[in-house]
Amino acid sequence: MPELPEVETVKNVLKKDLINLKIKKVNVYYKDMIKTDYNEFINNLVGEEFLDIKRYGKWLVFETTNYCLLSHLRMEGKYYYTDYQEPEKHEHVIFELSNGKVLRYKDVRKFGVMYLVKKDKLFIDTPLANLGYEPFSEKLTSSYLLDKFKTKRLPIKTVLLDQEIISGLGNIYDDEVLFKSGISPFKKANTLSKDECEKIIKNSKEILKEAIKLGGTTIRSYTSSLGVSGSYQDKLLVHTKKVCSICKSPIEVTKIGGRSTYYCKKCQKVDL
DNA sequence: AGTGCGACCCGAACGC
DNA sequence: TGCGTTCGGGTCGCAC
Repeated sequence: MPELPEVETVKNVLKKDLINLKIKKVNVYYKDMIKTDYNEFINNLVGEEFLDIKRYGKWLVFETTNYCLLSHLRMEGKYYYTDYQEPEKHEHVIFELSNGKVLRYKDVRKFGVMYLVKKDKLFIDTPLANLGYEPFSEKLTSSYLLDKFKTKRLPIKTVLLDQEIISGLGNIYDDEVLFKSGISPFKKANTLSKDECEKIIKNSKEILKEAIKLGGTTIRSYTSSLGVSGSYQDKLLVHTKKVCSICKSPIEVTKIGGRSTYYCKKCQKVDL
């Protein structure tokens, strides 16, 4: 389930392989995942060269000569860079490259999406247009968060998943950040203190940094995915856990905003 | 504007 | 054993 650290890892791995390669042909086997004009997608990339790969929040952006290819892996999207071969089951896009190899996109649940836009339109009318600050951005301050939170009466757990506030946190790291910050996931976002916002920022940075170092988290790996098998799952303190690592009480599992949420009743109280 | 929820998918896990 | 049902994960679109 790629969150920021997983996407960062994919980016770094692909970057080693793809830079300076040209696209010879684009094959799409599941049209619905292309969210911009289909014909432009398969035609306009031909002859383009991969110049750079970037990450914005959980979005992967391939920069080519004239275009930006935006790719969101959602939960199970994976890229494989291999010798030429026919598409396997669940592979929806295959880029044939100038060196005879292929870049293959596989996504069992078909949740991933791709956009193709002109380079200078990357932030105009695209999913990147309203992305919030990255946890690592120096612009992410407690006053920024307090300002964003003041109109939100939803649980902080839900609000931290809002990519327009902080970009990059998903369900797993959300739980980890709140646990480490000693904040109840149920606490209404507009009741958080400046101090609590500081903790969220500090712990987001720490947790994501460590997760990137370890190549991300692999929880339900149906298949091992090239370049995306991390080991941060061994560092998780609350998500998927049965017992609190601090006080040893049982970890609660519940649903908040439709998302499975792990927390410690004793260490994460609503009012401290 | 903020909130709530179904839709999108399909294999694994679960229940009987 | 074999069947049917539920679940999950991020984001969008829609209704209130």
